[in-house]
Amino acid sequence: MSADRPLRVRMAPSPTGPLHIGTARTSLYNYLTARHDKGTFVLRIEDTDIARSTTEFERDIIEGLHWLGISWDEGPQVAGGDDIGSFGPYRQSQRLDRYAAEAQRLLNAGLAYRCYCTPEELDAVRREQERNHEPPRYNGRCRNLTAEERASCEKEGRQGAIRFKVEPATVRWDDAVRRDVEFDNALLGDFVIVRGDGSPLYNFTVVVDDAAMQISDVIRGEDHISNTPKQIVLYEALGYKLPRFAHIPLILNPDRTKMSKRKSQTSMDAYRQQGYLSEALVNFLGFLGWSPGTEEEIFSLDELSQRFELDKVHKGGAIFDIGRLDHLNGVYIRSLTDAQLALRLRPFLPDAADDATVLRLAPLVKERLVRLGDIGELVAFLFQADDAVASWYSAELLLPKKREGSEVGSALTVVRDTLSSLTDADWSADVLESHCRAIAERLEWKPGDLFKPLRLAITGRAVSPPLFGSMELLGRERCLARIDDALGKLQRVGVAAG
RNA sequence: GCCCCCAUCGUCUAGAGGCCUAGGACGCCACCCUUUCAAGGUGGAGAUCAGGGGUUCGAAUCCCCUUGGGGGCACCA
Repeated sequence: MSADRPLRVRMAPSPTGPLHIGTARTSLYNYLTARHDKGTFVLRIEDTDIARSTTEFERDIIEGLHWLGISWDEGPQVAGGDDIGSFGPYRQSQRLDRYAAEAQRLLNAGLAYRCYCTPEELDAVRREQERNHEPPRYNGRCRNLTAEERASCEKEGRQGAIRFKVEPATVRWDDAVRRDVEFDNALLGDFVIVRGDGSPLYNFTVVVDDAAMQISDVIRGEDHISNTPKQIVLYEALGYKLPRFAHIPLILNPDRTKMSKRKSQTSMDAYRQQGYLSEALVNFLGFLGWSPGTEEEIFSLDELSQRFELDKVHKGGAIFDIGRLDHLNGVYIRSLTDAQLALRLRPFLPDAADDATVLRLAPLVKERLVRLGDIGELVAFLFQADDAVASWYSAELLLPKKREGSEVGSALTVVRDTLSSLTDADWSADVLESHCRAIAERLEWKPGDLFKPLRLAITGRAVSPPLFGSMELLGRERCLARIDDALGKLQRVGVAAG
């Protein structure tokens, strides 16, 4: 934070794609910094690239951030909606007149000039430089055109882009993460700030807007570090006060390259749809590149806000380790009450599941879920027809090791007959378990040997939520029917004694 | 090709000259618990702190070089 002015940070996503994990993390760091130091968090939509920007993407970004629990004090609150805050508008497409005015100011001051070079000409220069092992930069051909030359270019119909005059000097800044960074801007060359068609470019608009919105701290990804010298030079030319910069490390693919759609799942919404909890994502993202310096590792958004400090952010990039996210997600799922879990599970369950059932389901699956979306497979047996469930396993699977089909058949028959004498009111996990254990004991079977075929009959799978709780949920009628199905299966294959 | 940045277990990290024969967590292995699977408990393997030079009584921690990796070099953002 700059001690001499109020802390104002900003996130400036461009709506050219769905909310990216990296954008979410940078937003989080900005949000945490603002909350930690009682500052203001601004959201600005950088939609100057009209060809690729859409309101659908803007909506995805805004909703995704809200879902994570990240809120902003100024900016659009809903896609396409009105802005909140007194430094607006907060969409760059609505600020074009300001950029034009500032560009004109630079032109008038002789700090920028029109350049009439064509893309082909620029390309040729660049290739030439590469051949000579020189840094690629604009050669300044249009920098000192005479009035006549200028007029003749315009007469030819050439559209003039506006270039900023870069004077050779060493630029340096004290980065909150990287400390002292310096750069020789003789390597820069005069860069374009406004296209030939009059539309402004990123490096120019960020500076104009960050200054106009009185941003005190620019916190962004390390991939922007080489834009910083250009921006600093613009700040100075325009007479703006410099913000403090903080370049945070990138999130990496497993191969240590910048996280990308090709190699990783990068859209936030995809994680949400798989059933990752926002709490887990926030905790996970917070620790990718930062740690409190202690051995604590479970932090809520509020706790992160209290503890987060920019100076503790690492310099090196961090791999997005999905295994770690999975672990954290499990931790957060287990920390939920049954009612909370039921509520979150709702969207992942079929409509046939009534609220009471979902609530009773919660404790059965809580310790077994990595993602909420895993619920489907776990409890499919509850929502599928009996014959469908029976089709999931073969008769052979019903046999525990060293048990004949005939034995299993008669054991299941005993179970069936015993349980059928129970009333619906008695049909509870505890009662069922004690009956089944008694049967196993009478038969002199290991309980597990009896539970295995029973589990298969009831759930259709060898792995399931706890057997008796599952039976309680399924209900007397359907349980008995499924045991009958299993018995029938044994008989049909001829492994049952009849 | 040019510029910039980074570097502790496979991964996320603790570590800001002596507390480090490098700690925690995830993952992995074993055992315990146990009706399956999980969850939980206990223990274990796993990093000569990228390598090499310095500085220092003493370096994972400071300096230099090398190597490796990454990011950026647009009339994209």
